[in-house]
Amino acid sequence: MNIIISNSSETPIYEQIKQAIKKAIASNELKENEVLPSIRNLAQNLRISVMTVKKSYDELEQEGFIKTVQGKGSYVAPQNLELIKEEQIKQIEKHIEKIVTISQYAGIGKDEIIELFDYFYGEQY
Amino acid sequence: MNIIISNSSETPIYEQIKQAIKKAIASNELKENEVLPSIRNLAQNLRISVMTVKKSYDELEQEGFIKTVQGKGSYVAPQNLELIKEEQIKQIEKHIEKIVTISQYAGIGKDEIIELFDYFYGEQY
DNA sequence: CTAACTGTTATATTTAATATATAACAGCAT
DNA sequence: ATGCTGTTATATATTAAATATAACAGTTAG
Repeated sequence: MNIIISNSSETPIYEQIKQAIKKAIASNELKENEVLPSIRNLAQNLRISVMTVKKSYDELEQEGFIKTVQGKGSYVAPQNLELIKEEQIKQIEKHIEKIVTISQYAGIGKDEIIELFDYFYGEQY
Repeated sequence: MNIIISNSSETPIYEQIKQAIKKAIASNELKENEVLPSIRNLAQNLRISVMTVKKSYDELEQEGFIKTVQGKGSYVAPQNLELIKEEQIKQIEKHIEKIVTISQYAGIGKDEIIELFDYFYGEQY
């Protein structure tokens, strides 16, 4: 798994780690019951504190994405693909809500948005 | 102009004020050269510090949305409707980019997104 | 059992962003 | 002159984020 963190980003490091792991699970790069990097190892690789990684893992566990066993390590929780997909859709919905709000008070038409959307969607291929 | 700020929001107060004013300008509620509330007055109404409001106004001026004259007050800068619309579109683009990224690694199809979009867009009427 | 990994807990500290309070200063207008 | 405007400087408080360190505890391979 390839986690890249930015020191200067406005999003906290522990949040960047969380997102990277969720993304890896969502894209099936990390499969069910697969072992995650140990917090000590990941901290060393990213050159950050163990506590920062632990915070990420703690929250991921609380949200149901991983399971941690003392002495063994952390694993991708089973049956969470649906969980993640739901969360991703919720995230998408939030973005859409903001887009609709902005477009309305700024007088930007739906057509214009759809054009932008087509543009960005097509660009990826 | 109706500015509502939340003390418990994750977005800073000065940022909430900036967004509210930008929104008011974008929706033409505040017109070109119109006077904004004085920083002292707004601070009193919102029951926050003068310095917090000043920070909002300073950044709004730096971004070209308003003009401030010592002793007189702050005014909506002229010819900024286009400026704002551009900024709004940039914001929308950022949201779209995130949506596309998420949908790609999470295996959510374009159709599904369009459906969500139609739903949220239609809901507003 | 021991060594070398895992995670856990507690404590102390640092840094930066946010927000406040206060006061003195300066410009504008009636 | 009075009473509005904004400006500047200083000091302070609070909180989130991140770090460092050390001692503790579970797991596993040899």
